[in-house]
Amino acid sequence: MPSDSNPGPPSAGGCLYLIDGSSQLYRAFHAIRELSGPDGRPTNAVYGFVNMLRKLVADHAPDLVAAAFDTRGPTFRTGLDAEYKANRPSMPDDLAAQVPAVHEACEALGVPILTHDEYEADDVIGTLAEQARAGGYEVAIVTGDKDFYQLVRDGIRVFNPRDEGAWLDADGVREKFGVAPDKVVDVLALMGDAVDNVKGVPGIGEKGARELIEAHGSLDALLADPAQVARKRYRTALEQHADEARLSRELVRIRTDAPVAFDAAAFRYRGPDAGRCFELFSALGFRTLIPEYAPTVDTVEADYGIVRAIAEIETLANEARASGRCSLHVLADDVRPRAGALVGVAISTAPGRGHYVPLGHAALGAEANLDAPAALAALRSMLGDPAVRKIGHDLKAGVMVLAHEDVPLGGLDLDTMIASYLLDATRPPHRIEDLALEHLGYKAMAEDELRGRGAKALKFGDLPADAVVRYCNERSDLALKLAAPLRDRLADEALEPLYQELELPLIPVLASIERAGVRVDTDALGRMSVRLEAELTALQRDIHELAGGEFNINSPKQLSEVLFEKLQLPSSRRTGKTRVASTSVAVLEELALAHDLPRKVLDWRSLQKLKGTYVDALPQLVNPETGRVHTSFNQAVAATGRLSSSDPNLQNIPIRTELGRQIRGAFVAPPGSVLISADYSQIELRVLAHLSGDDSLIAAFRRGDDIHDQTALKVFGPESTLDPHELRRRAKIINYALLYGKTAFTLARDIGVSQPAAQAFIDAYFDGFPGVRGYIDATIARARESGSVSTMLGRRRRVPELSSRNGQIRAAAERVTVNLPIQGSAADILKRAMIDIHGSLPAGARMILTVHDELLFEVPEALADTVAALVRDRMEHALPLAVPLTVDIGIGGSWKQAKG
DNA sequence: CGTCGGTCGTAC
DNA sequence: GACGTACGACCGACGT
Repeated sequence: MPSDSNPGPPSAGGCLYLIDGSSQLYRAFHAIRELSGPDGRPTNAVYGFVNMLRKLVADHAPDLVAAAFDTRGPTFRTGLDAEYKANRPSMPDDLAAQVPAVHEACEALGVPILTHDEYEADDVIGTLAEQARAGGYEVAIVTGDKDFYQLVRDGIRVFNPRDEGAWLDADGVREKFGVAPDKVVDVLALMGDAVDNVKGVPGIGEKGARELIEAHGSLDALLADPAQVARKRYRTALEQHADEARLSRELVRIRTDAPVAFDAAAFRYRGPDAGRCFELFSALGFRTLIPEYAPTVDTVEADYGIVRAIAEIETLANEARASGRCSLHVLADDVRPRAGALVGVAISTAPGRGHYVPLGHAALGAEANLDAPAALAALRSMLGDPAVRKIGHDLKAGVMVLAHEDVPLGGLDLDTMIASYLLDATRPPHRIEDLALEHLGYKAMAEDELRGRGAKALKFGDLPADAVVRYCNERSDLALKLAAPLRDRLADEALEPLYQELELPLIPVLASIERAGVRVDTDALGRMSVRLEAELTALQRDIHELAGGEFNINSPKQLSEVLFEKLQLPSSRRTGKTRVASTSVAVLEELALAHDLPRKVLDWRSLQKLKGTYVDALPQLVNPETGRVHTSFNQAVAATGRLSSSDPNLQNIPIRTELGRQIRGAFVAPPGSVLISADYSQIELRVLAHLSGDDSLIAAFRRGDDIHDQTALKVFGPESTLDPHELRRRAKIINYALLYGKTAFTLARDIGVSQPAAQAFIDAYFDGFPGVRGYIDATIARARESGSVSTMLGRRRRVPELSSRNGQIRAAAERVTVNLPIQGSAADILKRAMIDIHGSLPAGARMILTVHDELLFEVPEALADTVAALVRDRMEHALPLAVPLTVDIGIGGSWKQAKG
């Protein structure tokens, strides 16, 4: 909203917004990072332009609106001066490719577009602005271009969408540009415009031009009597270049007599054409915008109801049995493992239908909760029946909530969340409402819509029942409706085996792990917390003393002030986005050589991190019912096919420092049981050996050589005089550097050698393992060709950025491409092993964690050796590779001991 | 007062 | 600018 100090948007009578389309197009193109649509074409300019338009019409509610665009080719100005715009680089290909879509978007959003073959957009705008003003309209010219200042007068203002509130009337132009609107042309004529190749008067720039016009009134006055100019340089320039000045003035003057006619009816803003927007934005992949324009399907057709009696459940279950399949949505107020809080279950036995079984509502109006034990008993055999195939979105969540009620869910068939993940892993979250929109053109009720967001979110059980019934039935129904198209697409893309044989059977395994949980010794963590608190207090005191005052050590901003301003230590790097002086480990390590404070900050940070993230956090996450920590595994997040863990994340429990290992010591087995840790040894390097087929790498693994020693030999030669341990350490870094596409720059920093030396190591590595070089090149080439890259089991990731013209984006895509088959195939292997082991574990033994290349089991002591042998066998033979897979196994009372 | 982007740090 | 994949704590700017 405009403040008192500016004139604000025109509001009297009708207001006309004339958008300078061409300048806004360029701005959008440069302001938005490279984006690409589903088909790989660039979309950033369209996206930026669309957002600008949407904001404009939303904020200003124009009565009339239009956007003018330049066309290619000569205009009348080229007739005045053949050199006009001659130097201008032609529009970048990536932008030119987007122009048709921008025009289409403009019209779809209800903004008519204007072009003219002989006049530029400026002239079209100028002419229409004058005509509209004469017709009594208030005119706003939407542009970032100062050339338009010349058009400003009563009833015509300039508005720059970049700085909201910047409405310029004549006073505004005077303030901003230094002269009144009617003198703008004269100033521009003097200063010229390098981009458009308007010569102006050489030697006179923006400042000089403004001063001259201010002092002498006008260009004509100056040219009529140049002798009056005091500064000799300007005087002679004016004398010699009077004709250029006059020509420039004609070039920069925006015409108000172009052959166009203002047509109020045609410009009347009637809002967007939702269908056109939906189609266009879907094609462009503008996911955040699509929902707003999605067609809403007539919901009267849906047959959604609430189940009122146990007898109806029997009928429902029989229908499901008869059709051999059903979809379901299990509604719970807390989806965390072991939380319970079942609110209701919706079941769909045919598309368009939904039957909601209410179980845990606080108030249900005229209806009543069904007796939960009786209702669940009635559902039990059907839900557990493997012959009734179950369809749902995030089936694991349903499995978990039902398992808490002691109801098994059998016959898992199609999980629409996982199917969506396999089809395109790079774009979580895989929400059912997004899938409904994409595949069914249906706008579903979102969870946020129903419950509110964040802290204000209400519990399902406390909401009005009819809304919840509708929401839950809809989710169940949508899963059923989505099953067919998703199944088809999985089959089309050859992802069916990966789904059926890996991801689907993994669901119950993950549910089982989550339900099992891990025992945590909260007393031990409590003692650590007290100890750490004391150490932190002492460190904080030292740090504040060294800094000569108190400050928040956790604040990078305050810390950098202390280090680089107060103590005047040299700042070496800045952070990426905000350009703040970096206080990262690398920087502090370096500063630690010169001052005591940085070292103490490092220690403080490390302690603070471990205490805050693990020592103090873990006990709070212990489930009071089980006395254990139950993490959630997400099967549809990581783009490589890995699992992720959250609430708490048990996949980043420290191990490198002694303190970190102590935290692992707090993960314990109950009395009478032990923990068994089973780690794949160098699984990613073995996968690399297999995929690349490199002879020396394969031979080394087959001989059982230490692979890092072998790499050291290849890279540093047999005669290196360095300590063998140091050689191995460096070789290890080099080995892993390869997997992540590390550059010589970072490798040099990590192993403490010069950049050329690091490059020499990389070259030596590829000379020593030529198959690896060939594999990497071939993988990138193939991925560029096909647009995607895959793992051993056919998991695919799209990498359209491999064709980016931006070198940095392309290089990043290449690293992703190299990494995916390695990290992803390792994930495939571990998942395979988990499924195999889960089916064979003896009673009493349970799998309790998975950490990318490690599995953790809790096993009665008597079974330890049996289970260890079983686990080793299944892990080592999960998938056949060209090299052996080896597993390190440890057994102990705690995770720390088992890894020892 | 809550949300969100940025930075940092832990794991494999 | 420079190492792939995650999750999460904390700060501080910003908006309600």
